[in-house]
Amino acid sequence: MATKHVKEMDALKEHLGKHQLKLTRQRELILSAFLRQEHITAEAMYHQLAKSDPHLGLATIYRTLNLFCDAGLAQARHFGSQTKYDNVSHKGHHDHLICTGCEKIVEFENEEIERLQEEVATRHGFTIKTHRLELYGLCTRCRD
Amino acid sequence: MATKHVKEMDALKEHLGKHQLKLTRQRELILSAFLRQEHITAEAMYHQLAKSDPHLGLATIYRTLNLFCDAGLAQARHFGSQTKYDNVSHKGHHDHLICTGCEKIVEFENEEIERLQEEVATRHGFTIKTHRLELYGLCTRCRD
DNA sequence: ATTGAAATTGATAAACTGTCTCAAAATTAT
DNA sequence: ATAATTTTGAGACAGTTTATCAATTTCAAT
Ligand SMILES: [Mn+2]
Ligand SMILES: [Mn+2]
Ligand SMILES: [Zn+2]
Ligand SMILES: [Zn+2]
Repeated sequence: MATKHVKEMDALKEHLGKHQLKLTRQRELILSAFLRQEHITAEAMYHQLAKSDPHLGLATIYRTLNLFCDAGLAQARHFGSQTKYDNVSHKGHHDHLICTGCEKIVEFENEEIERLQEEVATRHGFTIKTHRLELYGLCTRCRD
Repeated sequence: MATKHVKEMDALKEHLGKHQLKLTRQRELILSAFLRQEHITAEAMYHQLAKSDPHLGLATIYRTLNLFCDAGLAQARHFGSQTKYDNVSHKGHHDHLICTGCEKIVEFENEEIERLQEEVATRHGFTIKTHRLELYGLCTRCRD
C-alpha cells in the first residue's frame, strides 16, 4: 500500500535530501521490511529479504541500516556479539529487559531511573549524551 | 614483593585447586599485571606484557583473563566492540560513566537505581540475573 | 527524452576480535 | 624421577562488520 509508512518514508527522504544522498529501490525495500520489525540483525534482514530479492547484498543491508540510524529511524544496539537494529521510528527512548532463556526482549521506560542517572552524572561532573540500560534475566515462562 | 596481591593470589589458587587447574608462571604473571589495572582489554595486556615477556601468546591472555572471570577476580564488560576486563577483585558491583571525549571511566553505584530496576523487572514478570548500565557523555574537562 | 556527474550497488576482500587446534612444554601427584 | 594431565604458543579459523571497486543507477540539467 502506498499509504503505509509514509511518515517514515518522508523522514528518510528528508535526510537523503539534506545529505546529497539518493533514493534507491533498495533503500525503499529495506525500509519497508525494517519497519515491520521491532529489533533485528542485519544478517536476519539479509535472509528475510533474500526470499523476494536474492541479489540484495549484505553490505547494502548494513549500509542502509546504518543510514537509518543516521536518519533517526533506527538505533544500533550491541547485544552480545551481534548488533540489533532497533526500530525506533514510532517510539521514543526506552531500555530493555532481556530473557536469557528465550531471547525475548521487553521494552520499558522509567522516568525515575532516568532522573537518577542524571543525578549521578551531575555528581561526577558529567553531561550525559546517551546511555544503555539492559536487564538480563528470566521471563515468567522460562523460570520453570 | 611477595607481600602484594596475596589475597587475590590465594583466591586464584583456591579456584585452581577446586577445578584441577594448574598454577603456571603465565597465570602468576598475568594476575600480577592485571591487578595493577582498573579496566583493560586483552589486547592491551598483550602489548603491555610483551615488553617483559615477548613470547606470551595472545590466546593465553584471553584464556587467563577468562579464567580470572571464573574465579571472580575479573568481570568481562562489552564496551562497544571491545571487551574490557574489569578488575573487581577489591570491589563489589558497580556501573560506569564513560567519557566519549577522553575515554575516562568513572565507576559508580546507586542503590536507588538498583532497587528501581528490580521493580521494573518484577512488574514485567522477570527475575533479573545481571544488568548493565552505562552512561555515556562528557567529563568536566572534555566539555570545553 | 538524453546526458553526465555523482552516488549506490553487489561481490568479495579485508579487518577485527575472539576462540580452536595441536604438538611441545610445564606442572603436579605418585 | 616418572607419568598422567594440563597448559602454552603459534597460527588457523570463525563471526561480524567495513572497505574496495567496477558496473549500475539516480537525478538534475539540458
Ligand atoms: Mn527496543
Ligand atoms: Mn568497573
Ligand atoms: Zn524467556
Ligand atoms: Zn573526558
